[in-house]
Amino acid sequence: MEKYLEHTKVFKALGDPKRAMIVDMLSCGELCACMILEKFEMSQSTLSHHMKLLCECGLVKGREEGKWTYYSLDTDTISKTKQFFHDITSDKENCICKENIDCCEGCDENE
Amino acid sequence: MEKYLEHTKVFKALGDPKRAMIVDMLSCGELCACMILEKFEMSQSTLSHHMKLLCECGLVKGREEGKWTYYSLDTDTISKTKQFFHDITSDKENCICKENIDCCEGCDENE
DNA sequence: ATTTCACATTGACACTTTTCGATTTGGCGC
DNA sequence: GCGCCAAATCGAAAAGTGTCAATGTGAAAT
Repeated sequence: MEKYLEHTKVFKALGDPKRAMIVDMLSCGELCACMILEKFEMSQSTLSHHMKLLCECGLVKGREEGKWTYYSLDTDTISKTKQFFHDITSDKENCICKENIDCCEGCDENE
Repeated sequence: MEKYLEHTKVFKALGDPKRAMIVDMLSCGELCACMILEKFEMSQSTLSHHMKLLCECGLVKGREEGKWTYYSLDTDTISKTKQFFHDITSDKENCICKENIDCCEGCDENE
C-alpha cells in the first residue's frame, strides 16, 4: 500500500494538464521558473505552487542559483514511475489479485 | 493542449492509491465488481464511483452480463498512455519548449 | 409477481485542490 | 544601506474529490 501511495503522488502531479505541459517543457533540459511562466497564463504564485508539487513528488528537481531557480526532471523518478506503471498494468506472479481474495457468494454461484 | 487534457485524465485516475490498486488487480484479467469490493474497505457506492472514473478515462472497460458487471483493462489506452508519458519526459524535436518562448528580461541578462 | 441480488445514482458532507492578490524572503546591483 | 527582481509563502475564495447511507434499476430466482 505504501508503494502505491508513493507512486500515485507522481500520477496525481501529472493529472493536471498544465503540470504535464511543464514536465514536457523540462524534458528538453533545465529551465528557470521565469521561462516556464512565460509560456502559461498563470500567476507567478500559481506556478510556484505547481513547481512545489512537482518537486514534492520527486518528478522535478530545483536548483537555486542566485536569485533564480532552475528546474529539471528527475530521471530516476521517471524510470521508477514507468516501471510502476508497467507493473500495475501487466500480468504477473505476485499480483495483489492473487493474494487472499475470497469471492463473494454471488460470484461463487456463478462459477 | 487537447492531447494533454485527454491523457492527464488517465493520470488523474491513477492518482488515487485505491484506483491504482484496482488497476493492478485487473492486470491479471477480468473481474466482477463484487470481487474487487472484497479486497477493499470501501462501500459499494464508493467502488462504483471509482469504477466509473476508471471507465470514463478509458483505462478500464465494463462488460455487463446478467446482473454482474465485469471490468478489464483497456490495453489500447494503456499503451497510448505509456507513449504519452514517454513523450513528455524525453527530449524531442517538436517539444513545446522549442515553440515561441521569449525569455523574460531577467533570464536574458543572465545569458 | 415478488423478492433478491449486483450495481448505479443521488444527496450530503468533509476535505483537498486550484487559483489569485498580497506579502515575505533572499540575492544582486547601485 | 537601499531598492529591485525572482521566487516562495500566506490567506482566502471557488471548485473539485472521496466517501457514505439511502435509494433506484434491471436481471435472475422463487
